[in-house]
Amino acid sequence: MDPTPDALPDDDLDVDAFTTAIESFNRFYIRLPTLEKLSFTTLSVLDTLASAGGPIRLTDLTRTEQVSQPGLTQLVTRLERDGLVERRPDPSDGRAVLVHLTEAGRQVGRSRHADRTRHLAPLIARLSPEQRRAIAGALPALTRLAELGRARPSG
Amino acid sequence: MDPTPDALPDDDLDVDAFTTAIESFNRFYIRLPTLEKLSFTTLSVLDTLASAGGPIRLTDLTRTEQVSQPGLTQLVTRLERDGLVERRPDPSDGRAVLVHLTEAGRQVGRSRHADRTRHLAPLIARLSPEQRRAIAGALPALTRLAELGRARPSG
DNA sequence: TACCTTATATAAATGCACGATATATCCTCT
DNA sequence: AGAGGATATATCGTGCATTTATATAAGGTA
Repeated sequence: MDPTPDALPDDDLDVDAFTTAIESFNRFYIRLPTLEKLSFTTLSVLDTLASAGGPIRLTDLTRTEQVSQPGLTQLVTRLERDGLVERRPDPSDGRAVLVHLTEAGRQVGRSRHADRTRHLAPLIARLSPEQRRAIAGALPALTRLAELGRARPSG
Repeated sequence: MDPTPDALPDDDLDVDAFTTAIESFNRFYIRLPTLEKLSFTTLSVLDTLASAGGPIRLTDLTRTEQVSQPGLTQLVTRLERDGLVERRPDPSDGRAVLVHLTEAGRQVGRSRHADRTRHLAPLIARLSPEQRRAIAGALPALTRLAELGRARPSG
């Protein structure tokens, strides 16, 4: 079977092992108990708006989120009803709508971040110092990987 | 303000920074294009069954998945219709149903794993050798963290 | 203006989730 | 053994979210 191929030098990264580790981590991470009762798509839209740092046109959101355009229109309507986003006209295009995150909407992301940190902290405390250092050392690379992934989203 | 507290020695792990990095990575990772058209909950159940390595009772699935029991019954019915799981009686309890993953169901997880690996490989190739080593060095700690998290799931 | 394209909204149908409840089996106590 | 209660799953009816198809409105071009 040869489950641990030693063709790779052990200081290099086995992509398959990386995927496995991420899948394992996310299996736990995704199930972190959460306070808000918002759907996956809803949270994804709020997250996209927050990380974009500015308003996004409805049509552009249909590309990053995997929802149909009518579905997104209704989702934005619900979010607007709940005060998490605002629709504003696009000054440069009378047809378009710019979806703005409100302060309350931004707060959702922040509180989820705080919540995750609160749950992760005691677990991280139980790691060895070497393990904590190992993770700390990988953070810049993980962040870089995410940047690379977002740079060319469809390839 | 003080956004970068230097109270921590820089070889230790800032939990907040960790959460931020994971969120950033997952924002990209979650959106990796995927072939299957299965819902989030569906995939979660298949994943749980695969990582359990054996059949699970319907009621036990309602605990790991965040779905009501009737919802899970219907979900399993759909999965069974699609040939991804099988219902079998529990020999030790006539009321219970054991949900077994079929080979086709197992294949869903495998193909998703392969798909992710395929998408990640070219991005990882663009990291520096040091960055790859840093990630490789963090994988055991990440896996351990997931184990710790699964061990005491409710806080 | 007439026409085509793009951006968003509305409508009808479907699907997936839930709560309440029914049915079958297990367990315990007498 | 048999009654009563608890547990496991299934069914029914309802509500919300999402989809496809289509409508409305604005931009762009001849």
